[in-house]
Amino acid sequence: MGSKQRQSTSEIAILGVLSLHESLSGYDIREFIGASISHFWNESFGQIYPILARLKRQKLVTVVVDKDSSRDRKLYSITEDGRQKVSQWIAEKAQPDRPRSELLLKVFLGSQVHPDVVIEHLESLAESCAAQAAIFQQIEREVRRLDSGKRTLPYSIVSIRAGLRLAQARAKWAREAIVIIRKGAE
Amino acid sequence: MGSKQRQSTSEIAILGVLSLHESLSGYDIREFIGASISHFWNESFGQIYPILARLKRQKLVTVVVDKDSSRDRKLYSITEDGRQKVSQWIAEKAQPDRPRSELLLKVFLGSQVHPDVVIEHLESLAESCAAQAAIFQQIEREVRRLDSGKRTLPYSIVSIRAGLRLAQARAKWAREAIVIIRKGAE
DNA sequence: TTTGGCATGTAATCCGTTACATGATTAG
DNA sequence: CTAATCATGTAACGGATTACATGCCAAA
Repeated sequence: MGSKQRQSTSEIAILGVLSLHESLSGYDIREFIGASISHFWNESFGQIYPILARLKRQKLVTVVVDKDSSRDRKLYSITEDGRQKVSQWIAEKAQPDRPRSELLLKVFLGSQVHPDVVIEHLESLAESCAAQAAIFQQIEREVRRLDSGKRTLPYSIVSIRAGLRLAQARAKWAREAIVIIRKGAE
Repeated sequence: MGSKQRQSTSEIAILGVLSLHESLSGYDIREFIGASISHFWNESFGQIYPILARLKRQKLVTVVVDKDSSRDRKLYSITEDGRQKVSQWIAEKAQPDRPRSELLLKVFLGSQVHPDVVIEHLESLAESCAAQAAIFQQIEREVRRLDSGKRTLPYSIVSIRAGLRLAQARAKWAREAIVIIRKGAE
């Protein structure tokens, strides 16, 4: 029967990015991901280019070579079939993410080292998360200003605030963790 | 020219688990991970057994075959060298984690589908995170009761509370996200 | 007696990053 | 002129899950 093996999440992600734009090059896709969703999703060139070729073979995207540009640019656009794949996938239940955190592992194993070692990790985390949170708030303001009126706005805002809330929670946790560990070390 | 290629994080994780115990079998290691740190770390048997063999070759662990047990059990114990590796690694700066969240991606692409589709995802997330948070609180109480006095206690507590704080933050975010999206859809 | 849990391992496969390879354009 | 950025791709490698393969023991 059909040669339709299931789409990988990376394929869907790239297709999804394409669904938000008229047309993009592989390079553009990487740029866009880095600038907008890198706090919860990433794709490298090593994935992007081969995937783009596959999507083309499956007619989920089309390509045209850019004429206006001085450079060698292949501009990809999503097809109707591609759009359907995307909206179908969005409606499916999300796979639970299996996170991996080196930092948490270090903290969990903390009894093996001097408490100060762990506390230093936590202090630097609290700091960097607070800084990150500030950046997310900055970005939110920027996006509200620039994308005002676009129908994608609420989804952008909500994605940014996911990063914000996470950073805040991490900072809060780090600070409370320091207190608990100090008490335990007495 | 020692044959010392750098340790992978999975190797360190397994070594770290071993550092908290007298001796464990591969099966025990999987069990322990599943019961205590699965919310931020996981290892499958496909990793554990080959890694255990490698660690043995590097003299970071020793093995004895269990006699008391009726079953075929190889009990692994960490060596002094192994302990050093662990504490050395803990002290190093943690690599930032690169998270990947299907759910966030679905939300980010939400403009491609009917708002209700995304809102349903968010409602179910808010629910499951609230439930998870309650479980973490339950576990915290249990661990305080059972591990009271152990020097690993504060590190266990803090790890559990990382899960708790994260679940709470996610639930909070999901609820606020629903409001934002509903407003945007008017 | 048969199902589920204990127990160890290997092989296939997939996924993803990094490194490699190449080259044009543009800004300093 | 030369370094950074734009631009596309392939190859090597490593890491991790899943499936496969095997078998014993205990409880229902």
